[in-house]
Amino acid sequence: MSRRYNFRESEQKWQAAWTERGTFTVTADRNRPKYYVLEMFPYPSGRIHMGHLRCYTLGDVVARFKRAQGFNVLHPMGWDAFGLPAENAAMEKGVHPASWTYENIATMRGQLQAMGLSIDWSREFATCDPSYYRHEQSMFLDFLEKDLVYRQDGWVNWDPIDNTVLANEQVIDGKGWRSGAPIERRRLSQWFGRITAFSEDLLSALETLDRWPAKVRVMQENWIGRSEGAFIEFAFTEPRDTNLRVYTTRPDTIFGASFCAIAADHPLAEELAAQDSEAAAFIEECRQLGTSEEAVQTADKRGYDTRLRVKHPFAAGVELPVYIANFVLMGYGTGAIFGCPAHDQRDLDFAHAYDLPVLPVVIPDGADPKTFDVGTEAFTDDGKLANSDFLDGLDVAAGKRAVIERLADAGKGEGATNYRLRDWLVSRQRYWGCPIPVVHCDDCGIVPVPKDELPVVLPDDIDFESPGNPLDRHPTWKHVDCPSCGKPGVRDTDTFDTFMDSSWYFARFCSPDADKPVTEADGEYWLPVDQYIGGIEHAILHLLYSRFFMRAMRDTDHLAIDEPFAGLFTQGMVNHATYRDSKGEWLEPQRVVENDDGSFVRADNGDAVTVGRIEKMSKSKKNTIDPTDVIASYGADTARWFILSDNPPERDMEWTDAGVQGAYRFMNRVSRIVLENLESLPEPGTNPSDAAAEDLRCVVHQAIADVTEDLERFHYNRAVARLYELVNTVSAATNDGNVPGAALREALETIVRLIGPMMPHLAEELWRALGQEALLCDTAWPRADETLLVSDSVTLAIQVNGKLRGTVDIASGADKDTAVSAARAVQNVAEFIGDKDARKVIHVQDKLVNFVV
RNA sequence: GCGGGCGUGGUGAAAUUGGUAAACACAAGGGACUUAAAAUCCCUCGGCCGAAUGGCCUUGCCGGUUCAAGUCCGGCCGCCCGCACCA
Repeated sequence: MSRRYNFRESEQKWQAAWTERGTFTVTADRNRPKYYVLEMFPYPSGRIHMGHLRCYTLGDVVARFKRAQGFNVLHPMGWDAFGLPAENAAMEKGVHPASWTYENIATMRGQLQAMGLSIDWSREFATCDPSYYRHEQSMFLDFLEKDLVYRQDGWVNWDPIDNTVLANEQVIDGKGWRSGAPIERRRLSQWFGRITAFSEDLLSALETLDRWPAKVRVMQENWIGRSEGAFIEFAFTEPRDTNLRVYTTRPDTIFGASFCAIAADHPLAEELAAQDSEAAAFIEECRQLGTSEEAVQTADKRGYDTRLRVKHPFAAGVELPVYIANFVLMGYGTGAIFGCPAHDQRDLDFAHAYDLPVLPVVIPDGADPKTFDVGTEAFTDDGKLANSDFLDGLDVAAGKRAVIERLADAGKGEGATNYRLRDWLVSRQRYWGCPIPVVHCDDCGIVPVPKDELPVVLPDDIDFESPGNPLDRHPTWKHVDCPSCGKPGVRDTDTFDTFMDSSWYFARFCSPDADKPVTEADGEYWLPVDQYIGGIEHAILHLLYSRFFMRAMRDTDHLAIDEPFAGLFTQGMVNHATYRDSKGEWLEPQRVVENDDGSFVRADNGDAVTVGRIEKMSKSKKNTIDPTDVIASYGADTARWFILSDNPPERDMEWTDAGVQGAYRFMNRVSRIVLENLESLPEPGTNPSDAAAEDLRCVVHQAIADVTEDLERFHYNRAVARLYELVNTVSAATNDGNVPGAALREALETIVRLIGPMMPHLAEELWRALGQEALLCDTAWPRADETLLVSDSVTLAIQVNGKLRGTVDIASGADKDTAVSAARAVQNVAEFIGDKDARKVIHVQDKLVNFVV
């Protein structure tokens, strides 16, 4: 007589038990191996969503599994708490960003705790706590001293909706990554992180990150964008202060040069614009064009002839026109190029538009240098150099080397490695962020706030009535005396990009209460993070910034660690079907019902509903399911099990009600199979060895081996399948009866222990029901008995000419002769072979026999 | 354009180094139990042929290597993701 498993009661009970005992509270212990599991911490937007549920479930499986394996597991949680939504809420609802944020944190903390995560909550913090950001300010000052951050005037990305500058990484297809507004170019003085100081290191160290997805490594590699080439100095025909410095990856084509071009934002272009209204108009036109994909693809190559001329570095008497061109970018190389139309498609298009010479200097093998004509398609392959003076006859690679040598000798340039990566713009014109701890003084310039005066705390009394930065118009906050000379100065009223906050939080978790960012002892014990888990959307931004920050911390003597995340797992999104009514309005899934004929209608009025694509859950499409509702109706274990069972965790999954119900049925089934058999079990610890139970025991131990490997390799959907199989097998065995009690106990205990990381509450409940006194959480992971993993017999596949014709069970390890004669004896096989002689017999030990006739 | 990934039943998916394709689950259909429902249990479930042991076909398409190909190679087709006037 068994009661239905009461998940509500059980989940609360065990969560309370773990909290009460401090089960997941950890301290550094040099005598034990550590394992640091971290999921990307959430932004406290209001409520948790399915993406959170998936991410934290995955991380919790890792944490609990590693814990059972004997590791000292650090599994903390915190809040990425600064950011624009808090300010928007302040403007829309009149609540203070701080109270909005902390209220959301309280709500979301409760939701996460209902999931039964094995978190050490004693380490929790929010990045908007002054006790956190004071250390960020302190490290910023350290970086400033080492020239790892700097302030510079220049063209930056301006988001006109969010009223702030953005880093290059936050401009997607010419638009602000959050607001979607077309980005404008503005000339401003801003703070930058000198990430380019580590370009080569960040690139080459990617090779060491062998537990990162290849895709993420490739994305970072492309973003860093290393290229080999040369800088070349072109002297102007009329004397000027500076030469025209260009970057090229094809110095070998220098004799094919027919023009130079500079970007509209190039300092020379700006200088010209001051005297030449036509130039100014063209520059303005270029800026209007924008940088969206569409604009770039459809735009013609256009230029403005500055009437300036430069001298060819090698060909005496050859002069090249200098254009301002719309296809040259200030953000790459030097913002200036030389154009060689024959061997670059853009240069060729430009040459055709402006009637410039096209001189081929790389000739394909077999072509005649005198007659070779590129037509409308630039020739970019390797070939032999021609029409190129001292380069004639060389191939491209040798040509590059020769030109670079000559340039250097003549003082007209040098070989160079160039990176696409730009420095990280870290200041934002926003209130809800970490204040930048410097004072601007007319006499002393930029003066750091003395460390003993940190933190520079945000003022609470702010007004969001008008647009712009509330810190800037605060009546008193920014007015302070210069820490250096004592005269009136002004605080920097910008705050940090919130990616600064998230670039080192993983280190702070190691010593959350220390009076420095992180202590050496804690940092060096726990770091790097052994397994980091999060969405692929941070492949560049957060993951690259954190790698930079770790290096900057190393160079300012905070920690002797380079890479923050030794292992990275990127989980897929949670999708759901979308629905629209007859007017095209989106409908929540709860408002839609399916008819028997498979059509969908509105639940309230029966109107027809169109089923749309299965898409990422989003508020705008109304296809979200609240995890808390699922936990309330079916339990956290059900939600966790479903999210693990559906498909591989790196892939996108579809959330379905049917899937949830399947998981719920399984949870109850496991409960039943244990509780209904309790009476026939001997005491815990009884020796399960019993010849009569050998088959069952083999299955049980094979399951231990398989599930262990699957959990190790993030194959959670397979681990789930293995457990279904095990439960099916044990269930069939108990129905047949005659299972020795000790072996049955072993089987049931194994099921409970293996589901522990995935359905921790149920497992804890059943473990206790099985008469165990310790918590399952404190119980070691089961070990497979090797002797039970090798079975006595195997099923051999028998093929004739490579086609399966039968199978035969024989003793494992049987030799070829035995296997072949057993195979021949199978009737169907014998018929296919007939009276022919096998030309060849392939035997694969314990796998198959193939007769080739 | 460049780079990366993927393509297997009605669906999500399994398939160590090439070695019995479709494990496991969902959905569907049938049955048992029940006054009924829920819950639970049992059976069927890639296609075609066959009463059946079984046979033929089947992993996007075409070709190749091999005793043997979902897996390796070449060429197509389709989808997804990232970057993109990068000199």
